[in-house]
Amino acid sequence: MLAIKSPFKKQQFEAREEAILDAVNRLLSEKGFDLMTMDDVADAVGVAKGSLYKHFSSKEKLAAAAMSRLLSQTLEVLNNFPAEWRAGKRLEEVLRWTLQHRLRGGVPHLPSTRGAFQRALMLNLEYLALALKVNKRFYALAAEARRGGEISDSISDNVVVYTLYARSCDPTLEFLQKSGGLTDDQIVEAMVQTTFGGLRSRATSYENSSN
Amino acid sequence: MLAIKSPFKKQQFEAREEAILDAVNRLLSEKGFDLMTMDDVADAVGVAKGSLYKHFSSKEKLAAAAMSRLLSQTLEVLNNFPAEWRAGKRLEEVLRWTLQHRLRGGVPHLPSTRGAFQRALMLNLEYLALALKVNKRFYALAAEARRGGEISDSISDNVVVYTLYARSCDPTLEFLQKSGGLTDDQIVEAMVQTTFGGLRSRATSYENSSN
DNA sequence: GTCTATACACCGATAGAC
DNA sequence: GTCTATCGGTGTATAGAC
Repeated sequence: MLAIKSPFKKQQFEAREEAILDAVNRLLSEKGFDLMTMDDVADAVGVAKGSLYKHFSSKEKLAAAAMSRLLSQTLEVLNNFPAEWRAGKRLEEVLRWTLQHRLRGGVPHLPSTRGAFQRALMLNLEYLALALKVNKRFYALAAEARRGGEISDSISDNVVVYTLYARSCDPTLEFLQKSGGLTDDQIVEAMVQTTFGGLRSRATSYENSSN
Repeated sequence: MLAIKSPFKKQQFEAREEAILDAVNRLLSEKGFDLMTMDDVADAVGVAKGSLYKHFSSKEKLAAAAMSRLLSQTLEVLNNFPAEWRAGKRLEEVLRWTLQHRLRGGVPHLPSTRGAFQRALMLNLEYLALALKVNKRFYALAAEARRGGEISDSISDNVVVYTLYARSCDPTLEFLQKSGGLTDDQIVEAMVQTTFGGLRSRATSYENSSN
């Protein structure tokens, strides 16, 4: 971020910054961090590559800013749930929102766990603070949902929270989208149902014998 | 593959090729296709980079060979299930095998849906033939399991099959492994349970009201 | 067949004119 | 602040000696 004098130019500058983050958001979801080049971003926004560096001092900072914006939006969603919703309902709804966000072309919360990007994110203080906040909210909801008997006692909090994160970058979404048989809403519902209800028929007792 | 005269040299050549595929398998699971360089592979095997090209004419062919080997192993697992196992059991067990394979450092079946690698795989005839074979087996098992009442009627075959593929590259596995609270066996069982049984408590009826 | 050395392309980041 | 041009580094693939 640079010092800008005129209020009009400042507004223009910030609008351009939003446009850059929008483009990064889309490119990250399409190609991932490593395959996204600064030329891609510059072309998508319609500015010269060098100009990007007046806004963000590195490719890592640029991508981290886009990820931070996503986390802020997630927190906003969590804060705006109706007060009467129970924890289990909130967990379902935040997953639903995340999947819808991805269907609209957004980045998943997890940009591939391996690779240099994840390490760079962990050195970004703004991102880290937001990620910890979101994480705390998820653990609190998971614990509350278990107390309310809404999620299974035999599944630990870790598994619940990580599973929700993982569903946010689940390639099943893209498969179902490309296979074409389902509408976007049906895809979201199918994934929410398999996440919370599982694949198994609820009628079946399904013994755990080893043969 | 090149023409080799001496039987000893041929054996040596093939042993080296297996070693190369082992290294590629590990590197693909650690860094993914794009971040894995031919230098990495050469260093891991202990040969010069140029020599790799005597075995595989490109990086894509090399990685495709490693993926094909994985699919062959998967087919072998499917073929060696006890005859008395029902379809639902087989689906659970193939997922279990896949997760264990990854915990031992193996490649996931899906090397990130986006990126140039997936496109290259689709042009590789050997890989494509094996992938279609595995896919057919999965669909057949899903249909049989539904007929037997083992998986939910409200979930389409597409969702079942894609979900199983997606679990094979689910980052939940790495999260749980790094968080350290669970043994490898517990991680596998937790993921199999959430896949087939879901997160929700089976006691809860959980109405689908919109508030 | 395996090695070293190198050609060629691409990408992140910077310099300098305007 | 935005542009064009370029540097430095890295990666795939190949050439040529042995």
